[in-house]
Amino acid sequence: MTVRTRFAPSPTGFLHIGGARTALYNYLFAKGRGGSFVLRVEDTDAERSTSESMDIILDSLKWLGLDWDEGPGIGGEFGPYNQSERGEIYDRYLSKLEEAGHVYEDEGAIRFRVPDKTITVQDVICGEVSVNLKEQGSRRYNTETKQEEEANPDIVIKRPNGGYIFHFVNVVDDIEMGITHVIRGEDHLSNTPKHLALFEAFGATPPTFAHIPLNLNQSGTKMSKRDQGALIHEYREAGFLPDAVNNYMALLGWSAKDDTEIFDAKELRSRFDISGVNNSNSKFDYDKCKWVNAEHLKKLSAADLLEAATPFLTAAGLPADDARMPAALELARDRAQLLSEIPEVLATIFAEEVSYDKASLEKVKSREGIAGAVTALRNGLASVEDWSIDGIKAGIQSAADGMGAKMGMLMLPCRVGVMGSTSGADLIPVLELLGKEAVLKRLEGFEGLLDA
RNA sequence: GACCCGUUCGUCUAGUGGUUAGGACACCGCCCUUUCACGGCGGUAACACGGGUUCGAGUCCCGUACGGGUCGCCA
Repeated sequence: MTVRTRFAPSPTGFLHIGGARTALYNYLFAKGRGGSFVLRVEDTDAERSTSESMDIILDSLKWLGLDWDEGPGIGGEFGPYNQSERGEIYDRYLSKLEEAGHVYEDEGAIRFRVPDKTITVQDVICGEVSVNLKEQGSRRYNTETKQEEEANPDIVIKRPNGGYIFHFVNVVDDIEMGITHVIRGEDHLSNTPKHLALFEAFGATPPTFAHIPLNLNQSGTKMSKRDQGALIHEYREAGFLPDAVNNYMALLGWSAKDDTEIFDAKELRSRFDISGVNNSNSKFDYDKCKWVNAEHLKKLSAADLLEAATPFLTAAGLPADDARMPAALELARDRAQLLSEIPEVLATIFAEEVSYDKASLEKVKSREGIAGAVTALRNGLASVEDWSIDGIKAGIQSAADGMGAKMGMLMLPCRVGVMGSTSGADLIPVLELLGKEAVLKRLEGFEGLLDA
């Protein structure tokens, strides 16, 4: 049987890291087995659903590259994929329940009679979970009075205003869309017996269930919008690569058993296995997420790096299309964990004027004979004919020799003189990139600064 | 409160009765080096607790504690 999974977001907010990971697991599982990944919009609550929210969720999913085979924007043979447009199908399924006497009206709403028996969920991740809905549902906890109250265990599946309820539409659509595997958050584990009762009432074979553990924040509570790393659309702006985010999310609850942690998109698809997902909640770690991103940054081809970095370069006013940019990016990629950190590494290279860091300047100024050293350095570099790594190195070396000093003596003054700071990328490649003329000009300006 | 799920270094995890309990992030130290990074090497650090079962338990069973989830005419 061909695997069919689905991600069924409700358009009432942003795409959250937890939802994104659920989508990812569904995507990876389906794709890894030559199956289909369906996107279904659960917008039966007209009050809370918004198209703005839907746009953000869809954009986030697209950015992550979790392309759906069927769903909004591309259709498919089981559409429509917005539940708000599937009323006729739900009506049809409701009549089936009516005919079989499974439902009754209650103050305008329709309730589904839950069976008075133990229902057992066979979950791929959580194992067997049994519950009796009738017993369980006949008491309700009132969070305000902190008391248990009598309650009607039969679940409402249709509102008095005609709108259908989650449990019902969720099951109907999983049947109608031929979903074979339901991979969702563990917060739905307690709902599953209700769904199983509905599958049985419809005479349908339920899909395989896999309830994945939840992602919590550093404090061990539910991730909220305010927690760093909670919202997918913020990752792009923060300078993450989509594959890195997928990679990190996959690691929250799943691992390849051989200690491999970095996977490209293709490897993730082939190696992910839902049965390898563990069953305890995890805490989100932004530092590790950044580390994973850094690893992906290192593996990017020059062309892909340029493409990924371009929006950040442009935003910082750096010339992304400059012929020297690919080489400059090579100097920056090992120093950045996020794409957003790259511009600051490169800013001084492309700047018209060097802005000198005060502390760096003081440090160099305090050296004895610094002015003479810089002049000697500039002369040494001025005499370089072959402006290459080796040539530049030789130029600095000869200046040092003339002073009876080691080359290292001149490196720091050179760095501060040309780049304005004691820290930064590999200096000699930077000098090469800058070009002889610019380097000499900067050193000259630096000499003036030292004289003052 | 009832029911359900869970508990290995600070964090993510490997581990399916016999291991010096492994890896990764973070942290610390050393090395590399023209600085900072990168990289390399090394270090600190964990089986929640109590009972069983067993020759032997992180691994199996029970209980306790703690954490999470559910208990809507939200999804």
